[in-house]
Amino acid sequence: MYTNDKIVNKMQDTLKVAADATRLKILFCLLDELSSKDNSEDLIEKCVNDIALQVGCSQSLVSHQLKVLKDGGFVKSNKVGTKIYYSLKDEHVRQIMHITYEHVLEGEEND
Amino acid sequence: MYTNDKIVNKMQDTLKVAADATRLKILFCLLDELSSKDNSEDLIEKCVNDIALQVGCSQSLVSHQLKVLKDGGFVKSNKVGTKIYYSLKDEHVRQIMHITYEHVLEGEEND
DNA sequence: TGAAAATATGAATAACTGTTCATATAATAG
DNA sequence: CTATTATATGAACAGTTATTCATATTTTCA
Repeated sequence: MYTNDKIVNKMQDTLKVAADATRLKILFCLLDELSSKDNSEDLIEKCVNDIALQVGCSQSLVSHQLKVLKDGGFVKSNKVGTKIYYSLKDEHVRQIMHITYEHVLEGEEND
Repeated sequence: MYTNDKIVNKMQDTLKVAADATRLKILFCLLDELSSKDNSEDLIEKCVNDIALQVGCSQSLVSHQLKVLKDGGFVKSNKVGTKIYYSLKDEHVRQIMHITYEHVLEGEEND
């Protein structure tokens, strides 16, 4: 792992994107298959309004945060008519969430 | 991955700890073996002043940020006399850094 | 005991960020 | 063209946070 200031700064930016409860909820929303399918490897696509409903935030806030997530390379979008479908961008996003999740769970033990 | 608000908030807190250039530099400093050993699996321990010198920050700042890192479960400490040696806490820390690093490198391609 | 070394702490400030509200843009259907 | 639906945008405010500076605490050693 070779590092310099430029890379550290980009890592900071990337992690900042993930370090927010609202954005994490959006990511979980795109990760989980609420569609009652088990272990689906399919790409989950949801439009802004559905995400807002499921996450419980305003449309405006979700739109703002989706922009942040997209700029940070966490999600991609797919326009169909007037709707815009968002989905997780790649495996790194899943991995970061998974490891952070495990880190948090292990921390629970020491309470 | 079962989630609720409490877990999401803890994930937010954890990621916030990592999402800072100074703290990332400290972590890299504890990760890299500047001690010219290859592929060492040994635990790297460094005291506050050495970290401050290698990272290029004031002692005060490093101390402040080490506290944040410790509270967040990223590093542990080991007191010997008047010195306090810090080291990475567990494998999750390495993993988070590694995946974020790769995410950033892949992002470089699209410039 | 007192000086020196290593680290921690607290206050203060400047910069950043999440959220809300109101409004704008874009696409579709009638 | 107009109304409607879906999404984006911009300004503004409140709350948070990284950094610095000065000082306190702790341990060792002479």
